[in-house]
Amino acid sequence: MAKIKGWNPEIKRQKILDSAIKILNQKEYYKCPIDEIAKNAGVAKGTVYLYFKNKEDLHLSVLINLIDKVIDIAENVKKNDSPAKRQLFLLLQRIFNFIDTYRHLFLSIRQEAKPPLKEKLHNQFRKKIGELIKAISIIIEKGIKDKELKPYPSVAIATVFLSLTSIIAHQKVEIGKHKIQQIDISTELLFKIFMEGIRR
Amino acid sequence: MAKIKGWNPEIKRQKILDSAIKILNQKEYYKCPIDEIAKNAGVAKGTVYLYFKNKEDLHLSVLINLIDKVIDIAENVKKNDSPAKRQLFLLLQRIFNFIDTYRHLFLSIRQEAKPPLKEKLHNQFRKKIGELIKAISIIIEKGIKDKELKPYPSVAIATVFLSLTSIIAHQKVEIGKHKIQQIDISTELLFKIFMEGIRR
Amino acid sequence: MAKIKGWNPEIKRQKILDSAIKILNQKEYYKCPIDEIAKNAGVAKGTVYLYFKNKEDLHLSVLINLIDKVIDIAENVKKNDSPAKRQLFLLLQRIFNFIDTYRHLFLSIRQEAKPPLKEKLHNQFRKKIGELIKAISIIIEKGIKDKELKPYPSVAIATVFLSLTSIIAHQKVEIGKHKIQQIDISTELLFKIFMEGIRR
Amino acid sequence: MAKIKGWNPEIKRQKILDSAIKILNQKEYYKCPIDEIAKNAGVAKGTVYLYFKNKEDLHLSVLINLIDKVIDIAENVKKNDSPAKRQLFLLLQRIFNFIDTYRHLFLSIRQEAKPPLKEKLHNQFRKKIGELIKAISIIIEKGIKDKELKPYPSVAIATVFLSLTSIIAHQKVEIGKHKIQQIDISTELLFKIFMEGIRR
DNA sequence: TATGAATGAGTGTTCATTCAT
DNA sequence: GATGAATGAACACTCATTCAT
Repeated sequence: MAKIKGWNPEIKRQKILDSAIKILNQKEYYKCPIDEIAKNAGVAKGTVYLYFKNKEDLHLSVLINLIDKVIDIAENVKKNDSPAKRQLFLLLQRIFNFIDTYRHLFLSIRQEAKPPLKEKLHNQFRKKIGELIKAISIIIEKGIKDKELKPYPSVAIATVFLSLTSIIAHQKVEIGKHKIQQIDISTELLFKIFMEGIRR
Repeated sequence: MAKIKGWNPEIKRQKILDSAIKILNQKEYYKCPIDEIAKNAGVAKGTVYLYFKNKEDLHLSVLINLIDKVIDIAENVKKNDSPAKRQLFLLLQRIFNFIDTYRHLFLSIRQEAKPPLKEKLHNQFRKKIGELIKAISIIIEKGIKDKELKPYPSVAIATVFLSLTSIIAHQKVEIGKHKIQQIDISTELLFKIFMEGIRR
Repeated sequence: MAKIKGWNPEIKRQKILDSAIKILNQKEYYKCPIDEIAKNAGVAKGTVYLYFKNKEDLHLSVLINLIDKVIDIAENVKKNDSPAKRQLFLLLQRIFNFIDTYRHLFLSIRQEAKPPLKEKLHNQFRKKIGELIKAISIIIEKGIKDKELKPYPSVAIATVFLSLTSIIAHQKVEIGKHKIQQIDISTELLFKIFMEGIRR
Repeated sequence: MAKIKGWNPEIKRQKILDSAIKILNQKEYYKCPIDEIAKNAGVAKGTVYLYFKNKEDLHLSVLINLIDKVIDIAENVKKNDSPAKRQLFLLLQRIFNFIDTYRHLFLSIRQEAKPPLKEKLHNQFRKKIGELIKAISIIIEKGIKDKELKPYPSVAIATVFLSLTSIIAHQKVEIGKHKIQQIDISTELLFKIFMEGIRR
């Protein structure tokens, strides 16, 4: 506390987090040494371990941080009082843009973690994802109530909706980026399918 | 030492490939030492390098192998002469089942996104994905021709369709497996949305 | 901030020393971070460095502190005016009990054997051991003078005597604790051998 | 098997073991990086891990190796058909000389090991120590049978006997080596005390 | 005097890859 | 072609020590 006037652990923690976001978004988890993340944050390797229990913790914290931002997006869209359909379109667009920026990171959601942390960290992560899906499903419920949308289970629909965003992320990576052929899956088309389906 | 009559490099290659499929489907790429894959295939570590350039090559070969099987599924469904809509439903179901079996492997496709990938290997992979999308888009084109489906760009629709299958794979792992709440996204619901949309 | 009246550096030093004794007696030197010792003493890590030059210094100070206590035991026994033989038995028993309590710490004395030890620190340690041996040898000299004991060189006998106590410490840890077989080397047997030998 | 004509895993294992004996005898366990042991053995770090599970395993293997040599000494003395007393004196002398050479190593018997190995490795170690004590106690039993020695429990006496040897080792390190005063505890004196005691 | 954030050298261990046989 | 011993780069993590406050 006495260390630096105005020293704030949250600021340094965020600095490391930001560095981790940047580095982990450039390449695979296993190609991102803690040391590189630390250097990029302008701190020593050991400092990272003052703020994060281990690499796994840092990784999950990064993901939680990102999802928080997506939740913010959803909350903002919810405030807007357009009809649900319009809100969902805005949400799709905004999440898409966001995910597009952090594509690698969103793809890096790994399944493994060292046993002792696995549970605690992963629980936090799952909880965050749950929060996000909840936020989306509230919009959908409104749409159902207003007879805009079919009365499907809102959480399921929210989950599909959320997946649509990552469809785009995947496409971009697997195909778009490598130029086989620029498959044109615009937000508009995707949304149209989501709303009206492809059946004539 | 004396070559066995009928010895076939393809058989040994496939044996290694099968072993790799098994092992890589159990855990992350970075947790699967070549040695384990070799042992499981009943060959020595060095032997793997006679059939595959390196671990990355083996991994991509495994993925290509899998996608080949999905292409087979698509080709089989195509032969069936039901209407496109029915074919797509069958395809969704079958691919889903397939992906479900090789979930870990399909999730590892995301790993491929890393930039410094050897071009040659990756080209093959992209080509395979292209083949698969082509196969699916042929079904869709038929549906459009038969006025079953809206005249959207068939390749784009095929891509969305393909992504739907992996939605399920992801859901299962990230949410289902960890028991937050069994979100029920049945093939039926997903297909219904794909066909009719969620708008009332 | 304002100095507490009666504040005494010796008290804080001893607090740290006591904490170090406790922690270092629980596990190996290399498994005892300074931080843990500091926390346990209720001070900050940096404070330890105000009272001790470094970890090695702290360790040696702990050992010297312990040997001081053993010297106290010897001095106390000396005051008792039983015959030398009786005194030696009492001493064996009491030192044994003491060592038994601080077994881990006494085993860590061996670590000191490493050559590059700072001379100053080590000199103090050796001096302390010398003091202890001196105290014991005085008892032995008395025994020799009183014709209770054979006229062997008293310092040598004192050294052997001291070693007998650590025999027990080692036995307990290496064998007793791991339950091979409870080898029964009672203080009594050991003392009998020391006095009478094993020859019939 | 096909690797090098006459390739023998035991030879290389022993080479590493010999190097470890040398290095671990120079300084503390924690100051002996695997890398240094490997380099000294003329192999790469990784090679050590082909022959030993981990550092702990290597360390205990070294200790077992040494104790084996002490057992050999004991077995050899046993073959000699002098009376037990003479045999014990020879044994004391020879073990002393041996321990003197590997003083540091004998002092390095550590109490800790990583949990999973702890049991297996330590069991082996304890078994070895047990073997050694058994070998010594056979000599003692013979002495008891021949009425040379008092009928004390042979295993306990063997344990005390074994400890006598390390007394010498400790003396040398703690006092002799650092020249406070050369305390002269000759093998002869020690043996005399062991046989006849110090009581007049 | 006291603090505790920051440092970064140090090390055990893994594993893809090579190559002599 | 097949083997598997050998290699050594790479990396996560620890912890004694320093120093600005």
